[in-house]
Amino acid sequence: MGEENGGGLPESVELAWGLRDRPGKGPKRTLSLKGIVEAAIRVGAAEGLEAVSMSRVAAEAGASTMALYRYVPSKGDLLTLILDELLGPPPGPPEPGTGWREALREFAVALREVIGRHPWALSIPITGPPVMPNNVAWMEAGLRRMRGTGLDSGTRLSMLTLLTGYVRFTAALIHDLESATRAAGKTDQQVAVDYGTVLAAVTEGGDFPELRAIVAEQLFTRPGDDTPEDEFEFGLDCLLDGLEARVRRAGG
Amino acid sequence: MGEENGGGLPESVELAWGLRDRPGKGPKRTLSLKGIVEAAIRVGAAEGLEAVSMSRVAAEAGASTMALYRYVPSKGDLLTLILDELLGPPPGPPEPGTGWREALREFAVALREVIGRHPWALSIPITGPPVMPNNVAWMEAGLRRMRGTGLDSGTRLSMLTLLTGYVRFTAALIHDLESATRAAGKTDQQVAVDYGTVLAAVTEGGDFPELRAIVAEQLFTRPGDDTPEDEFEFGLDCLLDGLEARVRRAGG
DNA sequence: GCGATACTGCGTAGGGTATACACATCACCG
DNA sequence: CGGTGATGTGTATACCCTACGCAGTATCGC
Repeated sequence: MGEENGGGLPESVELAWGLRDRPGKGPKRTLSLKGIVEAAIRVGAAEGLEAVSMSRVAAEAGASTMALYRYVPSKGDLLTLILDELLGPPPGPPEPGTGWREALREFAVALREVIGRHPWALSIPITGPPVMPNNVAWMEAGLRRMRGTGLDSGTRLSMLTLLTGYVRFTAALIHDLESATRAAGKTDQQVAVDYGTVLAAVTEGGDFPELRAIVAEQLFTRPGDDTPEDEFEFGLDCLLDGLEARVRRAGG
Repeated sequence: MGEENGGGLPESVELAWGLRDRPGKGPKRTLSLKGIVEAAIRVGAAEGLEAVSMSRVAAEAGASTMALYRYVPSKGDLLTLILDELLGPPPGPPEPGTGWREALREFAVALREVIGRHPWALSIPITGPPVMPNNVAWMEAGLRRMRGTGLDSGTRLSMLTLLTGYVRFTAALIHDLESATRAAGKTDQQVAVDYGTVLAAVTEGGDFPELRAIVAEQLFTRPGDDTPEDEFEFGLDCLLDGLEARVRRAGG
């Protein structure tokens, strides 16, 4: 990854914020950072993150592999830039008069949608606290929606981390299961049924009575009226309930 | 990854559960699956997941690279086996008379500790629903601790997924930040201060008033009495509050 | 106007990865 | 005892990232 440079900021951060003085000395540049990131996103969207190699991206951008390194210090930095580009700007403020809970809920759902559009990017590793432009903007937006809670900054920051973390990991879980399903060439329904079968086989021994009961209940083999999105909403509401309890406790 | 075989179970699952008939035809085996997994864990613990390559593991186990493929269908399957080995058996039942909330809390903390002992393994991708032996045992233990809630199986399963997911993703977040800190050769304190500096620089423009206020509050530059573990506890209690609200609502 | 300079894109090369395949060897089964 | 199949190993393929050197080009200082 791009090391510290003189200015104190990591290289990819400066790139993302568009700092970085590029004096016009040599030949004109034929590519652009934005173009490269977009090419990388095209590759990722079409073939998944594992297909995002420097040579593949270079081909997509219409240049040689090594040309990319004139724009990006390393592949890791490119991935970080992809992440922020995909995130995009946060949603605008909620309707006036919206309570903090509903506002936060909207926020989480918006994030879920953004991630849902490019779930392949979820495997890009997080390398530090949020410093990229869009990421910072989302933080700001989230904090603003928590104004009505009356909580101090530290607690609000913790809550925001908790909420975005939840959205992220749930989306990752859903995506992992879906891609595993796709890789096995089955339908969701088929996977659920198979899971029930495996669990049934595995719980035969008499240990695992709880699981055995669930299998016997045919929770997996019945047609699934419980989609992953339902699971997401369940957890989200649960989390918001927890936040609400805290807010009420602090307010009293 | 190991494909389906005749029996219907993925290969790594059969391996983990110790099914798999190995008739004694050829030469005696010089290695063992357990030994290989343990060698891999030694490598991972010492040098991180990225160092866990087939050749490195083979060297650690005292064999050639290709010998491993006589025991494991692919690297992916080896990683899955590592994950379950590290998980180990779940904690025993709580003290008699313990309420469901405290029981679940203990459960989560136990999971956090197990993960905390080998955080490098968190980057191993999840490839499907939980079917490995220890994973299934943890599920069973978790479900049992929710007996007192009086909720139906589906809801309890959702809650368990939520809780274990939370522990996992929080641990991952903490570990990512810590390893980023270590990679940059700084202390936690230094990173926090630097983060404050970056945020200050970035929020200079007048957008981001919320963040600006936080920076001005010196939330980052003050000596950190708020450890990552505190953050973990915060989120955990928040989640349990949410669960409790649901249980109470269902009970009434 | 004219170097000097610095930046451009690119080709090569080196070291890393996973794993398919062929091969000699060994231990059991009939 | 011969056949057979499993074992461990070496080789080969096809990738990956990126350090380095090179030729060409656009600007700056004089």
